[in-house]
Amino acid sequence: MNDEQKLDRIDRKILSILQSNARISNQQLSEEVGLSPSSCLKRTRRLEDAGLLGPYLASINLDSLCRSVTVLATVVLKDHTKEAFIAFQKHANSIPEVLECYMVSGSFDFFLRIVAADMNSYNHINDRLLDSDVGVLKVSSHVVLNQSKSFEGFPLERLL
Amino acid sequence: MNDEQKLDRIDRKILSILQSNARISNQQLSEEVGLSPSSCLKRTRRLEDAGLLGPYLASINLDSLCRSVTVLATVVLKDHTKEAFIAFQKHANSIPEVLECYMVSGSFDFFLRIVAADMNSYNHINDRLLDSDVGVLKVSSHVVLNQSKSFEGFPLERLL
DNA sequence: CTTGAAAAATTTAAGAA
DNA sequence: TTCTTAAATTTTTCAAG
Repeated sequence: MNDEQKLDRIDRKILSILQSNARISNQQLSEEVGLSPSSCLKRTRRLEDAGLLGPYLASINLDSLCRSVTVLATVVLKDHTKEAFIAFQKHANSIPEVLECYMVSGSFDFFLRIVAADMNSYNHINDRLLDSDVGVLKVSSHVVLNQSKSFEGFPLERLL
Repeated sequence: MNDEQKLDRIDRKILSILQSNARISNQQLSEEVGLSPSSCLKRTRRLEDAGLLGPYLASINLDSLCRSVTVLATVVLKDHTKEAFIAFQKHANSIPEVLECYMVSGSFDFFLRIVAADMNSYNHINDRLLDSDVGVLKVSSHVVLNQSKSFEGFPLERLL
């Protein structure tokens, strides 16, 4: 079933390049990794089929498009049972404005990244997170004033 | 200089589609938004040139590629001067494993998302963040146990 | 696993509306 | 701004090494 861990230097290079330039043509990609276009394409497809690569996302400059409020929220649950964790995740994930949901160790149970049209809108989301049946003890909201570094891919050279 | 705010329904649709499917062909994109391929391409280029669209990123399944540790860290600075904030951001941004850096209001000054090969590696990064000349009072590290929702684009229909 | 060539499809620029 | 047309480029397949 599991045919992974066959990543050679070229596969890594493909992943690394596509990570930050997903619209590169296969032809140019093949040049940069030193393969023929057809071989390169085959490798890319294999990586995709193995679930290692994709989906492909376009970044958009939200601030230039519209006003919005980004909030990073820490969440503590009342009960630390498996069921409580699952129930909260399901609820949080169902809210479109919740962009990311991390379960963490330490003094909080979850970190959420939330984007809303304005503070009033965020308030509604905050209320939903505190709905009685979700088991939330506390939500601390931290409004983002400034983002000095945005995600642009993992540092594979440090990780692989 | 500034020729924005001319986004019509079609521009929004283009942004919305590309956000979650950056490798769609221009031909298919044009069908979905109801334009000819050339008109559609022209709009996409205009959005790119206006800085509203791009770069294009490929997601990769890091967990399937290798073991790694993701940590969400909250940071409090010693001094809350403008210079101190700038100095810290510059330092944090220079660390490849720091994927994102948010300046926030509330009980913390910054949130960082950090990915490291292992705990030992994270320790080094933590040490660097605490370097005496950076002005950090406290770093609280929260190891990610589980990510139940990953970023897949902004909910434009809620924001625009 | 690779190459290289051919066929299919797409991108892109130019001209007309 | 849009579309149509046509050329240039790219993707994709496939036979062969």
